[in-house]
Amino acid sequence: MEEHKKRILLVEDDPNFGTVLKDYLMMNDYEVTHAKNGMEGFEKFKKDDFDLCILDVMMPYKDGFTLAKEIREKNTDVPIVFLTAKTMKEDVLKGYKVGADDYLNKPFDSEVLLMKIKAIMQRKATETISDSKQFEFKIGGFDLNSKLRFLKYNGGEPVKLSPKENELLRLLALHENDLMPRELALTKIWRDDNYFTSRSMDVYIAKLRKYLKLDEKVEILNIHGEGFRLVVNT
Amino acid sequence: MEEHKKRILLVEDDPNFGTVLKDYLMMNDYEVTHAKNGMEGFEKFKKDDFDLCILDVMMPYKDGFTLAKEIREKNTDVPIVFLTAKTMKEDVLKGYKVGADDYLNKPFDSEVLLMKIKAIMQRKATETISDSKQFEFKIGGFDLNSKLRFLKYNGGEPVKLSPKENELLRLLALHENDLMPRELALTKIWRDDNYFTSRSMDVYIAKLRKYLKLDEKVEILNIHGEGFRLVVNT
DNA sequence: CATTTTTGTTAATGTAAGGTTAAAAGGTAA
DNA sequence: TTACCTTTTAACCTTACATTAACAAAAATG
Repeated sequence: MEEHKKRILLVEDDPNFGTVLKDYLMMNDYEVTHAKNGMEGFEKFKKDDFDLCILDVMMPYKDGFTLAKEIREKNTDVPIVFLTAKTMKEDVLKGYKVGADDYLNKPFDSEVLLMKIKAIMQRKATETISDSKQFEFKIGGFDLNSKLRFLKYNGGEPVKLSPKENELLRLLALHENDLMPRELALTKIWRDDNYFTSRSMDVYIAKLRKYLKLDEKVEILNIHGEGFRLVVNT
Repeated sequence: MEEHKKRILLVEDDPNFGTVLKDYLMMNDYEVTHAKNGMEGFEKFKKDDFDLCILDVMMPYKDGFTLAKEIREKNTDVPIVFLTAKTMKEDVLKGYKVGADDYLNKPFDSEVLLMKIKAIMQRKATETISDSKQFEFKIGGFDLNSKLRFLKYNGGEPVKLSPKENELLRLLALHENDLMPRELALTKIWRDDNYFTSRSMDVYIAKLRKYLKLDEKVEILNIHGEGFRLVVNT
């Protein structure tokens, strides 16, 4: 049934604890890559695709949060779980801000960890499978390559898109002809839903509309109070 | 900005703690329904749509897990967060088995709770509900798409509907040829039943009638003192 | 049949959301 | 540092929406 074993990136500087945890996870049928610090963790992250990252918060050179931020820049979807020595409110809050999926206090029960991992994987499984892999879109006369961040009209010169322009257009394309809820874009792209991020998004919608003017069949419609709709008229 | 405040069902038997928590959540712009025990909790759950359930584990008559199971039978999607007095491994495992989304140990920091709630809501926001065709209605010669909020007559140009127009027409369509009690619409759509909301509803009925004039087989009839009836004559 | 209650309809009003442009603020690399 | 690119914030304007008021008509009441 499963394509491959789930891959976990474990970044933990304590060699004893790290090894024990790695072995335990491997016994439970996960493929584990163990990095001993934040730098190494990021290197390994870039080299491979992981289904989950488990990051120790307290590490020399580069702490878990900084690493998480770097990871988030590369990948907005991969679940991140933090390990922390004790419940520190600041840590927890900071973690959620960076986009943590869960939190574990050391020492923790290994069975609990497994349950949490399972729960998180399940959650992710339901979040539209194709979602992360898709990066080439046809939008009327346009070709969007969201990996290289460019938009081409009828094979002409590609226009370079900024990261935000790109992600927003990609989300719209993913929901072509359908509603792309405002909230969805804000939480997916901006990781926050407030007045200012919302206005910022409107600014980007305006930019995208300008790009898309080349093809009058393509338009971004607003559904008041709900979100936007990228439609391609035939 | 938001169509409506996020609704939380809080089931907590300790009156002091429950009230404080409710007030705190309400201060943070959530709409909170407080049930004092599992039975009441389930009743209220059935009556309304909630965006999140916060359940105390230890309760007389019906504990949080049992309640969670019942809720899951009705609704597989709504996020559930458990409150428990202390970290008990069995509880945590049991909770995740029942499909908990998160776990909180009492006493907990209220800011942490807020962050968790936010995180959970965000997660849910991304799980595009899209699938079901529950949004499309045929009303005589009309097609109502209540997700994209438009009404089309015989495949012509779609007319945009406002949120209230849309919800009202959808409710009528749901009860096609049958009585749609006034009170029902008011509590479902306006979440309040008084003179003014009632008049407001009449205004919307008038608007809908104007749209529906295109097909003389379709009409909205009033049943004096009772409600309205959307009929499609053959 | 006079009176009250409910409903039909249109218009006016106030507020919130969205469109657009420009300036400010952040960030990064030369 | 400058220069450049991206993102956010601000400002101003337009449109969309919901509510309320006002008055007319219909239905119920007694």
